Amino acid sequence: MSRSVRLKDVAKLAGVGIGTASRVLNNHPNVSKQKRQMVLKAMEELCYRPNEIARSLKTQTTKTIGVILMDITNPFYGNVVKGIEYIAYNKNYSLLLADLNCNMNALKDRIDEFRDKNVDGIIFMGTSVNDMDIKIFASRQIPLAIISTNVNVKDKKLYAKFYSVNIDNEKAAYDATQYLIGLGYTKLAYISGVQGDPNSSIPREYGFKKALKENGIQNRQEWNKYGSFTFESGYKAMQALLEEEERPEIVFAFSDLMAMGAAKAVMSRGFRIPEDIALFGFDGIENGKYFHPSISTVKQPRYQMGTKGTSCLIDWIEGKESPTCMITLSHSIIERESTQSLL
Amino acid sequence: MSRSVRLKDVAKLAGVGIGTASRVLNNHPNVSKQKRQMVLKAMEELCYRPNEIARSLKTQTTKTIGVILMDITNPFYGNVVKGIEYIAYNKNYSLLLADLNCNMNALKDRIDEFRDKNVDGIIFMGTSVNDMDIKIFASRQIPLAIISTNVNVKDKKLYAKFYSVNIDNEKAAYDATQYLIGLGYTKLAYISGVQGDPNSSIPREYGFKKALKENGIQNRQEWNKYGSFTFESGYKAMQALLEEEERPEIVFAFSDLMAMGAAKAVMSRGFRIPEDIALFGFDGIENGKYFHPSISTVKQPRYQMGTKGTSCLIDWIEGKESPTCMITLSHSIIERESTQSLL
DNA sequence: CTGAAAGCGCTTACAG
DNA sequence: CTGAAAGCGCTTACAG
Repeated sequence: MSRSVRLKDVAKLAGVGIGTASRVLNNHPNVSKQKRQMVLKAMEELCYRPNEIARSLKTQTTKTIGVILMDITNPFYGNVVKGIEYIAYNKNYSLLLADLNCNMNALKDRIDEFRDKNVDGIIFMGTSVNDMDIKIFASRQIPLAIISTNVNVKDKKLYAKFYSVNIDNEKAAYDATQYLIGLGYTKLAYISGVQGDPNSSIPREYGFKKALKENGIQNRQEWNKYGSFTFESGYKAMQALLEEEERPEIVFAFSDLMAMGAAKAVMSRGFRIPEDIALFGFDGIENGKYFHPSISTVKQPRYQMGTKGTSCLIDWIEGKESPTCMITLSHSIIERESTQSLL
Repeated sequence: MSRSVRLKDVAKLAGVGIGTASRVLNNHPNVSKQKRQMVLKAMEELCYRPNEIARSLKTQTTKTIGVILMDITNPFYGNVVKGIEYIAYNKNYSLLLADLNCNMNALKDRIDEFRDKNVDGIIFMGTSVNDMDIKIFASRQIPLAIISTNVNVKDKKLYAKFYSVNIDNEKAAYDATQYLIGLGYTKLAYISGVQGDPNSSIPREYGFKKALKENGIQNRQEWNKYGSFTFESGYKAMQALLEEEERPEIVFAFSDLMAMGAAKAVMSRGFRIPEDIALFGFDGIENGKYFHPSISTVKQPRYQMGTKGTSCLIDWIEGKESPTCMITLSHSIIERESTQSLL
């Protein structure tokens, strides 16, 4: 095993002290032009690469960010991670990855794994966080950014401890519903997330109902169904919807996956989309584009959520910024085949 | 900033030397029961956690594996990464992640990033690797496992340098085609990957044609189309296919994404699936299950590819095993809605 | 079984 | 501007 070359070796070859070699490595100004040249030449000659582990031990910083997410398999995360990776790479940080596999109980352990490896910061993406979750993070004293996760934290003091990047869920649902009403739809149903969930479901339901009200349309309880954001749950909720006496003209599913499941239920019954029943989703994942008919939706800026959260986190790590909680990014409406204008 | 507790602190509290404290930390047998107890107690009292960076510097091992992949956004990878993560976590390794963003030119740089951080091993997932790619890896002297990537390496010597986990693409295409013929289909078309690509496309085309031949069915060149594994390319290839004088009964697309694109083209023309044209995919990603109609396919054991590759790699790292190139995992046929029995 | 010491490969005051 | 030295937090021969 060829022992790798150390700073000591380049110093010797360059005929300087190891401190000087270190200084040129770190671009310190206080090195004479001449010695700098010699060291640089020696480094090249020896193909020197600094040992980041040794550096980390000394500087107490690893240039590494830990990413913890609920389920790497969820298509929602792909683009977010891509955004994270883009910024991290460009700012010379590496990414450590932990998949919770939908089990929040593993959180503590993964945070500790990251802390033991001295990550400079952590990015968390889950469904929601409460006071206790934040306290677990806070006790580790590592800068934290939370992306696309509902923050349900009561203790105001905790809000100084982390960044949070999200869209305005209520406004997104409101805007989407306004858009649908603008298309001419008057009989609107929704398929929400888990019933009573104060984090994800409620704000979107609220936005939906607000838009209805403003347009003088009465919300019909029998058209308010619940799923769990999955394809299957959308399928089932739509089946239930189709059992109702009257059919809505359009169903707003609070995730694209549910919208696709709902679409399948609709088509399996022989109905056409959007002619018989129209469908609208939430998230803007690729899957909806690749469906037939492609699913109109309100898009979360996933890539941008990743970039924004990561650059804020890194600025914090590097002392350029401290957490200004709650960064809200803007959503957008995407028209595709599952809706049409009735006007 | 509360300075974290070091081994020195627990040694002092326990009234032992730091070496002894280290020994109980590492479960060395040569420690008296009594001192072991005291150290353990001190550790608990101080909530001691070893600094992995310091350990790494001394032991020259980091208990981390670097994962390099082409595009984290590709739904194919989710389950593979999940498998990797599962094994890594259980064997106490962390995962460093690098997304090439479809650009092999970044490979060198990402390998070096990982090497500088002293990863113990690297897992690579791309489309194909050649001699040069392997040489880049080999020159870094880090154990390497390649998953779901076609190996097109001529220099036999290089084969001792890495693990490779894959399915038998030719056999998978062959088995799938046999299955389709068994269903009663006699007019079969395919949409392959990039034409002439010796890695991905050729073996599947070969398997397809072999099955046809064995059943006395003539392959029709005009029904051999090419895409690039994406949804859009499948859509286009299917459009071309529909321009042909005669329509095939079934189209075997060499990726689920292409099968879905093809399905969209079929349905947009008003044809029914599978009644007018049946469709068969490749990969077994979730998207195909969530399509309407759901796409029959030949499934790659993605999760298992991740677990197998990772456990082999770790065994190699820990000296329990050396690379026996080419591990072949078995595929399976999944019947869904886009095909039917004609018999 | 045990402690003192050397060393992993760096960085950074410190004294010149 | 520069080199020698101390130290980051561990592990591991070494001598007892």
